[in-house]
Amino acid sequence: MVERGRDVTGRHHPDAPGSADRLSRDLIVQAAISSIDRRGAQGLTMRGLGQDLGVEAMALYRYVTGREDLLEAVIAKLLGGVRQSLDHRLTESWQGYLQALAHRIRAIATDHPGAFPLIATRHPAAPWLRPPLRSLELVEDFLDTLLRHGLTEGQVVGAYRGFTSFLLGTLLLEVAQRGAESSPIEEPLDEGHAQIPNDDGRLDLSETTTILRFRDLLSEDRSAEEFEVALETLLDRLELDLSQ
Amino acid sequence: MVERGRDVTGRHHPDAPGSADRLSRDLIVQAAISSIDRRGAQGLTMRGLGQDLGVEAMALYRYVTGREDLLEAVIAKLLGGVRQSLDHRLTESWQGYLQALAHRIRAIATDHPGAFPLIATRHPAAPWLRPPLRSLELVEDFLDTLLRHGLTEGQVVGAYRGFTSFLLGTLLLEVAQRGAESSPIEEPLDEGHAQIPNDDGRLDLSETTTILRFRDLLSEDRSAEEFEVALETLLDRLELDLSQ
DNA sequence: ATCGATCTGTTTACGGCGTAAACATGGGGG
DNA sequence: CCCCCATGTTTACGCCGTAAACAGATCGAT
Repeated sequence: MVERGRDVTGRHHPDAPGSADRLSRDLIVQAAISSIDRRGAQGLTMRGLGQDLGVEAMALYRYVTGREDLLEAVIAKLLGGVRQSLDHRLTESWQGYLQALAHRIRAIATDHPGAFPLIATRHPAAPWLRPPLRSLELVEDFLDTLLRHGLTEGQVVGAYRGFTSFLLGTLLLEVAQRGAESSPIEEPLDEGHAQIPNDDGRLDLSETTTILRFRDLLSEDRSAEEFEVALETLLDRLELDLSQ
Repeated sequence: MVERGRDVTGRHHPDAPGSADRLSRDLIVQAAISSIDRRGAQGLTMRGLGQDLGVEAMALYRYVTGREDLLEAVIAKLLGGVRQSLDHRLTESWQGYLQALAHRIRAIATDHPGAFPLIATRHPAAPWLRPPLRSLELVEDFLDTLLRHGLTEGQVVGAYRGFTSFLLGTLLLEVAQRGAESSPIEEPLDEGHAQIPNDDGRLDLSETTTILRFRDLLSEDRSAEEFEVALETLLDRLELDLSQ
């Protein structure tokens, strides 16, 4: 088996102090994110990840209890910086807070389209952890902030439910659409090595004249503007609920 | 290996005319849905499915080109009856049409919580097929119906985007929540056979006082009512867009 | 009735996966 | 100096999807 160090210059000197020559949980998680960005979540493999890091797969198990744990760590890392980046910003109003939070989550989704379905659809650890806000501290901050701005408990949970539902729907569709237009063929990195799905490799549009008419219109990607509009609508609705 | 026929009475006589003794694509898809309902989509295995049907795994490949094709067929079957069940009903208004469609899709989600994430998150075949409306004829019908009721093209695509986003967000969260409350432990049927994810098998709520306060409130499952309210809100918004 | 073709399901096999367990090894504190 | 522990490797097991060769039943044409 060919040597595959993590970089070409990577000697084996015990010195080279800050060098990333040693494995660590954080390094592994980082590499996992990078792998997911390149090959999707399904394409993340313990063996492959080990290879990326110049190490046998089993070495990873010193830092991670298994693939599940790794995926959970990926989610945690992606969501980790969010709260920090929100502190003391436009959070003078709860509207500003929700705006900033929504944009940060959307940034995660667009930066890591392969990872977002993970955040969105993995089994939540508890009923009160609603994707894509799969982080205790994030949810805690969310509830705290809205309470601090004078919303009642009922209004807070209403906002929480509406906000998560909005994020989940729009962002999942956005990353799906981006994926679809970038790779119109069935993604080649399926599990196993199957071939074209069925008798019709290409969709048959001969009977769907209306879809044909709307084809270009539907294929347009106005995700950014739509996100803003939908977010504004949501905030308006919440304000309305609040005032009555 | 013990014989596992598809039913206790299933002999091997060449007669017994109408008996489901023979494999068929539809029978396989049906069994796949049942398996997904019981063990989730990840738990669906060609070998296991064969066993359910009293047959070797490879027998399935006469009717299905592979696992991917089977999953796509599952989606198609679940979405298949929808359009039929909508014809000539409350579709005198486009609002009634959207209401009926939304409820039918929600019924699919609640009847097959393990299958819905499939419908929701599998790579769409085209940018104009937005989950969970992953069916050509359904989308065609959607566009046609709204056009027939006098909406402009722009209004139709706006409604399409808003409607799909709404369904995706609310229903995905609903099935996730149901799954979470029914099995608070990490689902036991992971791939492989890993053990408890990390150092904390149970979430540590010691620092999240607000979440603790909201715990019961957030765990309440008001999905049905919330769905109705959100759907009504969406329709109101669409009507507003229409009138101006 | 016979015979081939065709249709259906089985057997066998391959490569890849996650991961348990035993093993190697090298650097640091007694 | 030596042992021990942390780190990474080897080996192995049981799963998975599926390609390919095979076997047997069924059935139409003769």
